[in-house]
Amino acid sequence: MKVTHISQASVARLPLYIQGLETLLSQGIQLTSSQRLAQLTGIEAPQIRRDLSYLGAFGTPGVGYNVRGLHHELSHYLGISRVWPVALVGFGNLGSALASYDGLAERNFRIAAVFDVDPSKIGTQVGELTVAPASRIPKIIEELKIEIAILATPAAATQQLADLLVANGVTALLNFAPIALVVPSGVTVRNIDVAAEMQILSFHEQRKQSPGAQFRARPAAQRQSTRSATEGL
Amino acid sequence: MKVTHISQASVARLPLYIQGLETLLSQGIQLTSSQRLAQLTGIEAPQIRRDLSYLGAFGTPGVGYNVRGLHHELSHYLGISRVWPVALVGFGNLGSALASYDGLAERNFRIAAVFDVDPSKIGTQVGELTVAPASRIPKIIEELKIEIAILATPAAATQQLADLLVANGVTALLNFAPIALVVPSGVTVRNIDVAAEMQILSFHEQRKQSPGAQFRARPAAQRQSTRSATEGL
DNA sequence: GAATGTGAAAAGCTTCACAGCC
DNA sequence: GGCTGTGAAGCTTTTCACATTC
Repeated sequence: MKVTHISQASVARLPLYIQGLETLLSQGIQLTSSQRLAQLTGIEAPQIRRDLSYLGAFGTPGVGYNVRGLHHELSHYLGISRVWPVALVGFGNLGSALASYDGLAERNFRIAAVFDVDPSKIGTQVGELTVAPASRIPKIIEELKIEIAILATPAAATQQLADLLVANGVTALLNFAPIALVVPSGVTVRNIDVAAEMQILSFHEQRKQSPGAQFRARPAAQRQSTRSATEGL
Repeated sequence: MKVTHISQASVARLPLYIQGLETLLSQGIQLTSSQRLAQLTGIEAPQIRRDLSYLGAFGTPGVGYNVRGLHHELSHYLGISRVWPVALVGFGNLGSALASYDGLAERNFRIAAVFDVDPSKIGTQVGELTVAPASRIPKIIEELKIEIAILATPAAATQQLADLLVANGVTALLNFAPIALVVPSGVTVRNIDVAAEMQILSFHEQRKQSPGAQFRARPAAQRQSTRSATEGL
């Protein structure tokens, strides 16, 4: 195995493979192939083999991949074999939806503290937690050793809250506000912007309607884009 | 101007420029530069100039870009100068948060119908709308000529609902479920997967902690990745 | 025969550097 | 002097094709 380091784009696909492998696990399937994973994830088989080869050789030529083993490797590689305490900042509509989203807990992300600036929300019970005022961020973040925070706050308040979080030790942010956060190097930011995604859809819709446009049809029946991811933004 | 067609990556950045231009508009600023937009969006200035050059030449060398003019051009290009009726499918925690998210209406996306399969949610009032059963998707989608739908449904139900939507004329989907939708070519899908984004963050956190890793520090104080949304998912 | 892992080629995307224009 | 728009270079990512392994 040549030592090449993994690309950003590959890292962004690994969670999809985890997802696919769990589907297979739930069906009691023990052995799989890049071809089968391709069906489950919408990513091309050679791409999958390339991505997985960055982590080392986990498949058996002529046979395939051990589902449980690969799942274990990927979980480890992504850092989700351990539990991460997460701060949720902003308990509006989106924040409260995230607080009750099982998908996070299933991946070992535990919401360990919830903050808001709105006095009317402070004190609200969230499962076993209570919404705390932003003024308590320094103390709680430090006590719980929280490194990852989710920002589900109004755009105007978000940079300031990010600064406060980062000043107290947070080094990874998932930002839902439609603004570009400025953070020191060493802090990782991922953005989720629902309105931006909708605009990308509307761009494509418009192209479908006006026939003179310089855009071609998409590849085939499968997943497109994201990178959520994303990409990009 | 040479006729080159715009890249997917560029399209995904255009909503950021819209956002930045609106910030400038709200400050009454009429003229700007790629440098200033770079500060506001976290994207490098040459990248911005390149992206904008795909739509044609809208700046004035030596002077910059007219804020209102560029905003208008971008809105038009992205198809958001018109109102898009949108179907929201799934009225759980996430769905209801989306229903009351102003960011969509501000970008001319109007939630025109809300559906759910859960009988306990059907009939719920959502502003001026009522949550309708999935069985009414065919009729309502057709009547309202809806092309864009948001899927905020449990993973297990999502593919089936996507099929129903697509069969009735929907050609763009924003999918929040952590599964890879299979759709006919001609249908555009963008995925937002919160848990996947968190896994990407945890990957980076882990790299920061183990010093032997093959990953370097990020560029500088700015936006990274996403692309959210990107991207990818 | 079947499927992985990977060089090598191709495509896509970003950055640089600067000519040209205001 | 300042800033855009863009060739050209450089880098990243994807795709192909096949040697290798089981």
